[in-house]
Amino acid sequence: MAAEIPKQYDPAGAQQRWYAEWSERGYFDAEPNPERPQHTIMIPLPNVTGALHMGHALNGTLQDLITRWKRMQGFEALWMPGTDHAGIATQAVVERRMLEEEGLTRHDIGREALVERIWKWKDAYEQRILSQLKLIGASCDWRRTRFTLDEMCSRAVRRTFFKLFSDGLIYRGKRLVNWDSFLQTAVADDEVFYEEVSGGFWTFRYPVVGSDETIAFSTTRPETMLGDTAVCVHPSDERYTHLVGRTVRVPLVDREIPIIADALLAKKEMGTGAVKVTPAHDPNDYACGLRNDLPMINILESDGTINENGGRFAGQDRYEARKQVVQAMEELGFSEGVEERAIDLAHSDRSKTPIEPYLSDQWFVKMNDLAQDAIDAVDDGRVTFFPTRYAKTYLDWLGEKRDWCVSRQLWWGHQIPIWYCLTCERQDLEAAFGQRDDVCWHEDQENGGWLVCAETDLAGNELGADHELVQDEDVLDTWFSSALWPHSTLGWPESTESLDYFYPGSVLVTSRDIITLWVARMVLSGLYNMGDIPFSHVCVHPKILDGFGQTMSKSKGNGVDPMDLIDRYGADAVRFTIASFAGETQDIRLPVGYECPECGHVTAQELKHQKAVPGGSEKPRIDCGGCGKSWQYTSPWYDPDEGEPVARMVAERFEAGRNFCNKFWNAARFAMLNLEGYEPGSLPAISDSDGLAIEDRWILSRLARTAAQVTSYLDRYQFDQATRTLRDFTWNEFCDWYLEMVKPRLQDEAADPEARGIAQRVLVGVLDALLRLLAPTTPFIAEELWQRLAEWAPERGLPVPGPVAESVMRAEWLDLPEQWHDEALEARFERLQEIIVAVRNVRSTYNIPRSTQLSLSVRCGEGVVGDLEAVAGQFLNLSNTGLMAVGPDVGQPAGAASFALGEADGYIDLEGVVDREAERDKHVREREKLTGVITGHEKKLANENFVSKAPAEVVDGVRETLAGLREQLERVNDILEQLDGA
RNA sequence: GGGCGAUUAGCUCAGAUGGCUAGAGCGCCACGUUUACACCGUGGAUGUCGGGGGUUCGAGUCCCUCAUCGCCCA
Repeated sequence: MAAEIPKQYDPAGAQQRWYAEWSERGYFDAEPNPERPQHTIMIPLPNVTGALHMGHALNGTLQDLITRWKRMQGFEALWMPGTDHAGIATQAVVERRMLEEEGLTRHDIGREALVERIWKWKDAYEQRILSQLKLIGASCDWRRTRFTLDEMCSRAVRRTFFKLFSDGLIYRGKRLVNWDSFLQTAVADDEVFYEEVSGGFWTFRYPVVGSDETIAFSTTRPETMLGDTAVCVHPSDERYTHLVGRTVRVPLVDREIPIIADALLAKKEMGTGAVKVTPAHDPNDYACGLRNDLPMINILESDGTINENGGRFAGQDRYEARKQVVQAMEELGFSEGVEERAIDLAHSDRSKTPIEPYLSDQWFVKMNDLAQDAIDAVDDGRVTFFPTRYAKTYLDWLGEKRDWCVSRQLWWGHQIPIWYCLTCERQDLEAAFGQRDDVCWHEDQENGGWLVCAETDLAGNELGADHELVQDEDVLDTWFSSALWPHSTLGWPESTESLDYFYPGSVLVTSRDIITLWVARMVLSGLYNMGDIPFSHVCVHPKILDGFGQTMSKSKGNGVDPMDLIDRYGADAVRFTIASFAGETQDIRLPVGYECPECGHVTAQELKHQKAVPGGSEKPRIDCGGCGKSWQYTSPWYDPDEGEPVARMVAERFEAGRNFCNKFWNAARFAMLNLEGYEPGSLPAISDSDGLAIEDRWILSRLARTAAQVTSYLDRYQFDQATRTLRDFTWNEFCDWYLEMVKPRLQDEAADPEARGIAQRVLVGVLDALLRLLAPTTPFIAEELWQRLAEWAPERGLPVPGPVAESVMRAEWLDLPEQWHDEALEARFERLQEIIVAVRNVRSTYNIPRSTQLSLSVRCGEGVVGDLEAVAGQFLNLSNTGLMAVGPDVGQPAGAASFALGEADGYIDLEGVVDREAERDKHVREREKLTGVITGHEKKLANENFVSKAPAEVVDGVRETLAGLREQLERVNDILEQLDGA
């Protein structure tokens, strides 16, 4: 006897029980196995900056869904987990916190101490992130968990850098970077945001040398005049033609610079038409400087103060210098005034301070050939994007083939494995390293001396006491190590069994914003290191937005912790809901609210709730829209005070998933309450109408169709369609119709035991099938029910029952015979459904309680009579209606409510109750509607062009529909006639 | 400035390759505790498919254009 089955599904219990069980039994582990095909997913490594939000939950859910599904299909499916050190992001978080809490900067504590602190941070968040993934149900092979700075990944980084360096694909050069002078580091383009600030637009003049003329230009950053190396005009600007080729004197630094013509930089209609050129401090000027071979003068120290090139302004902060420069120019009479202006200024996302374009030494990877190989891989279809349009993003970006700047002025990361030696000669290097194949060197063309690259750290004294080797201080761009993720995690550069078996991977699941940053780089480094693509599919899923349409991000404070929602709705519900959102076009808007801990009222989140941070010792509070009391609430910024009641975050949209799980739970519960005496056994052939009831044949047909559809949707990564299909089948077909129809055979005292046996087998078979279909999406409830069902039905399955798998994770994916899908039968069944709905409609219209039995007569063609008589019992069962008469000659009783369907019309005797006028109105409206549609169809068929040009099957289809509509209209007319006559 | 996407019922979204009498969930209205489920059942209402052109026998679906919103790249 099975244990009591509760009326509601308890997600927390199932989650805890089954996750531990699966894990202990090693179901998540993947090992090279020549007997099976392999399926590999590499997690888009979350960075250890902070906890996961719903975006990650979506990403993880989809990967888990695919992995579980592939496992059931017989693949050796590996889902490789791990985290990313996320260089600047993590360092910045730790630095900011240190400054806020202790007033310390990284320079106060030094490199080693800072890195140690960051490792601690990493340990804490890695732990948190991995446990979040586990709570979602992620079936990763946790034994293989990697971190981009761990030993295995670091080896791959070293080998790759070394390889690139020896192949001549790495070089050092000057480059204008986005300089964060607060954090004193370069930040990447995508770490820069623009914000309007109020500023000035000054106009100044420079005196032309050897003449009385001056030339006027405008600027928003006067201090950069200290670094000007030219004044530029448009070549066709006649105002200045005579000046091109002459020079001006920069007053404050007394430098003579040329007036040049450059059509790309100067615009005649802008301002005075002339612009100053500061190649070292402006991206456009920099490009102009390169084109015109201008000197590049850096005027800034790394902390944002003016350096010695600024003459008497040296040592001043850039903003102070701006004031002083303006004043000095005014005093010299070279100022034309200033205009107030809003300026769209670049800010560092890390420190929120303004960015300075800054010229510095950086390391680059030459992209030409690498990028081309990655382009080819997509062009020739070795790598495919789903949806396909994202290939364009990838190709466009790679097509620019811009060299990849891989150095970062940080302390957290893979230190660049380059050692400088300024004093040695080639022969010194050869003597020291000539025998080693893990060291190579090039001459430093730009700065003199030698660049030595080593795969393993050098001590620095290899060249003896005379020559010091000093390692570059910078670290590598985070993306350099994550680009190697698909092969570094499997052991490359070692040649391991895992690498051999699991590489190349199958699909990368990610969102569109890192197609260029990461996807493209994985492809090119996979091709470079492995000679093969890292994955053949790229599945790009939507982004999760908050209720205001903003993308969810750690820095905005609008992140929703999936744990809160899992707590509230259960992991299965969250997974199911989130998968049902994952379509091809639409981003996912997720409005949230805060639930009052006292009255339960949900107050919608507003922007101010996202932004609020504790002021002093007070935590922000929210006013409940229901009872008006105020509460602390969940926030990604801080934890509420201990013991304080908290308004927790809820998101109504997840109720859909929760309700679905509960519905399914209860369907299974119903089955189990009716399995007394279940015996496994083969079913009569599905085409056998004697052995199987019509509802059995119908549900099996629908099941076969559903399974095939779900499989094909998953094949195309259309998770929304797949879950929709599953929901519709489960709820609208299995629960609403099949379970209702099978009840008499299961529950009636008088039921035929043999019929009951067959009903049980079909019921168990379909339920078993549904458990398999749902297992990848809602694994916990599927397992819970799988195990409970096994107590009743240890042998089951379709088409032939067998001993049940020890876990739904070990069950086979559903693959039913195509012949089970019987369209004709489904059409007949639909007719039955329509009649039942029509009867219920009558009952509802006249407000007749269910307990009152109705009498139905149906007028229909001979072909339908048999079907209806066969299911007469179902009319009684589903609508408490007796089928009194059926056939072509059935007449309409006098006081009847009636309905007209395509192939049948029905009359329900309601003498004394029926409202003739209402009946009339209903049918007149029906007639009008039908007439309209019929006219439309007739017009179509009357159109010569349509008949001759449209495909025959379409034309036939219209003819058929029209015939049906006319028949239906006729019936409506009959009914009206009789109503009028009566 | 270039690219990509969105605009369909009150809300959130489906509607491969044009054939539709335009659907779902939530919400709404009415009824209902029938021993799977009130996280439920039954029935019902709700749309000039952003505007304007075009292609086509036929356009929510394809093309052009305008508007609004979002993202990516410069």
